[in-house]
Amino acid sequence: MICKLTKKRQRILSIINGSSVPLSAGDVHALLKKAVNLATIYRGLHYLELQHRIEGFTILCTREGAVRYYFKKENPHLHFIHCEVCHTFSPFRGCLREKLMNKIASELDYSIHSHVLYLTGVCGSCKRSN
Amino acid sequence: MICKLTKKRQRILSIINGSSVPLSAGDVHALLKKAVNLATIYRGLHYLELQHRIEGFTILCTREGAVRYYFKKENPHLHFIHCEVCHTFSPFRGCLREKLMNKIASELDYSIHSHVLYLTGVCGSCKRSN
DNA sequence: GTCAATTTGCAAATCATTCGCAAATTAATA
DNA sequence: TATTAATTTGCGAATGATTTGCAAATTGAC
Repeated sequence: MICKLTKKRQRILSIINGSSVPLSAGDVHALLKKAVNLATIYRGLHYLELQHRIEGFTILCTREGAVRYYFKKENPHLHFIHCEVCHTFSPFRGCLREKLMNKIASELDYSIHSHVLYLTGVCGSCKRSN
Repeated sequence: MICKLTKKRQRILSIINGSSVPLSAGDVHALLKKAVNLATIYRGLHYLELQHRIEGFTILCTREGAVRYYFKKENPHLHFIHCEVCHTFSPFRGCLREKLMNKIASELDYSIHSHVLYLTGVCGSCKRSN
């Protein structure tokens, strides 16, 4: 009975892997045209994150409130900056994992499982159209 | 009519500034012995964050769910690592603001307002008591 | 003190997320 | 390919942190 990466979970994974920006459970639901139940999407995203097939972070934004977003796993690690005006995400390169690892190793007796980093600000076009 | 930093908000600020770890609205409420209404604490924390007197991040943890935590503003900037087993936070030094600024400046046309960074892992004593 | 503006307490509402359970699907086996 | 036990799914209801509406209390300016 090892039937874990089911068809529906594969569809969810494809959606995440096909997106250049982080997606919420509701986003995935909409992109799948509601062919998959929302609760199933939540469970699928949990499963995929637990399997380390996707990554996620929870952000509080003025328009959406507190929502968890998921994005594809890449190497080097992706991070995002969120525009406070138009509420879009842009990826940026430059993962700091190694520096963080060194910091922690020298300062604290922890084993690191994940690091969450995102920025907020105002994107170029919102700056200009202000 | 500029009566913004009221006594209750000052009490909230004192609680945050007096803590070495991030606190949720509920934590502040408990520490104030429920002398201040929970809704007032939520509003106070919003106000203080908007005034850049405190900082915050929203984290999803297996025990508490998605909760927003607030912590004191320091220079250099504080960040935290969260133990997935005992659910405590530990501060660590080594803010990456400057490196991030340089990254963004060279890659994207954004102005950065804030950066959220936290780590998750397992702390030393939980590693050993496993 | 008076007054207009702001803040607070209370209870109800909100909303992303989770959960219970029966039906459907899956994978292993005969 | 039928059987079966385990897992997953859909649906609706529940959860729980956070927000909101409104009347009462507090604030700062005069």
